[in-house]
Amino acid sequence: MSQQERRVEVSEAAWKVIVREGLDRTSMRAIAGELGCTTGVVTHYFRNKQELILFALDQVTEKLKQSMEEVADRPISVERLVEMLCAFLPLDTNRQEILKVWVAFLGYAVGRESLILEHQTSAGELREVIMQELKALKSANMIHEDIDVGVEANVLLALVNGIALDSLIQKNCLNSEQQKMVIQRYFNRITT
Amino acid sequence: MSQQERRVEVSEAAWKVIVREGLDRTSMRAIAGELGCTTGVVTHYFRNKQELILFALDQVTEKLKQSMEEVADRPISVERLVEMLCAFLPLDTNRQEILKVWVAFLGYAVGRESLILEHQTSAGELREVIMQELKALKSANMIHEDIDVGVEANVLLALVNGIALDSLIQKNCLNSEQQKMVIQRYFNRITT
DNA sequence: AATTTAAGATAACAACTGTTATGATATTTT
DNA sequence: AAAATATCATAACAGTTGTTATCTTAAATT
Repeated sequence: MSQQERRVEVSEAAWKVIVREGLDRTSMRAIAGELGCTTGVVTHYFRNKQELILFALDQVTEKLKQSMEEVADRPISVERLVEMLCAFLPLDTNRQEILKVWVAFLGYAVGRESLILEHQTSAGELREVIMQELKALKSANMIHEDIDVGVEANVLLALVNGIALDSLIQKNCLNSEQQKMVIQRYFNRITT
Repeated sequence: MSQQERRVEVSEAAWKVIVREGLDRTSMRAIAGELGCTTGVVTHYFRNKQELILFALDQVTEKLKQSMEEVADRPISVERLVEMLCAFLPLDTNRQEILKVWVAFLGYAVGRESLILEHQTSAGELREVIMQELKALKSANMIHEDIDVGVEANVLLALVNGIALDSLIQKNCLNSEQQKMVIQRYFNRITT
């Protein structure tokens, strides 16, 4: 097993502790315990906790980008963009875990300017992907030509993030079908 | 100064520390320092830290409900509902602070089932207010009669929450006018 | 085969945490 | 005025934290 793979294993152990116990209770010892090892492993693969935290946060963005690009082979269409956006929705336990870890890191970033910048960087990358998709749809005359792809990318991401949060904080939250329907429905306004 | 007012003062000091340093660094001593007092004050007005945290979290919901009900004297209309929803948007520094504290608590709730329930309770109350408004608009034939007020309430809250988050995590986020425009625009689909 | 490096365990460190008890004033109640 | 209570300061407590150094053993390199 390579060193990078082992780092991912440590990071995944950290994820489990975060989801189960909360980020502020995710200590080096708790992560090591989740791995079935001692803190010697954690300190060997990460210079310090901040580096581990940053790595685990980057893993969130990586997984999201990976989920989004799984539909890259499909032809350009509104349906493809809808499916890309659905990568952010908590439609299965895997994406529910990603969501929880992401929210934990988001709250953790409040009061930490460097972490806020980290979020802005990764969020900006995701925005770029959505913008590219919107531009392609516009070139293919599949959406109205007077649409501001920058603004719409923000709105689409806001919508999926909001729907994802809804599943955490609302007792009567939208079910999977309703979540997808809301995204689908959004395009009725901008499709030709 | 009443005991309740003093508790609010302690809670406000906690808010400032949360925004400036992060929730996990908001210790009893840091709150006392922000107040210019010692921990004796904090422990005198709150049995323990959990009680203080819960109180500070309730203050978030209280401020949001208060902002929403500031437009209660206006006649029922789509514009009134739009203004109520804008209470969630970070349009001024006051609401930006509320947003940050809310996000901090949200992340803190991951891995703490009781705090998740607390969020769900308050989010449910806000949902009820939106639903009441939608029902009234429906009775007045100002929005289409075939829309599901329950679902639409979730979508509207998801949208405003998503837009609020956008202001935190996007470098190229929507400006104030664009934020309001997006909410306004949403009603084009459901108004008669 | 000898040497070097990687992997991981163990333990100790100072700093920080929430909690609690106690003491000192000030305010209120009787 | 006396007693009681509220307010706040101070200090000590045990537990937890990240970090660091040292040790052992396994793997890789020479």
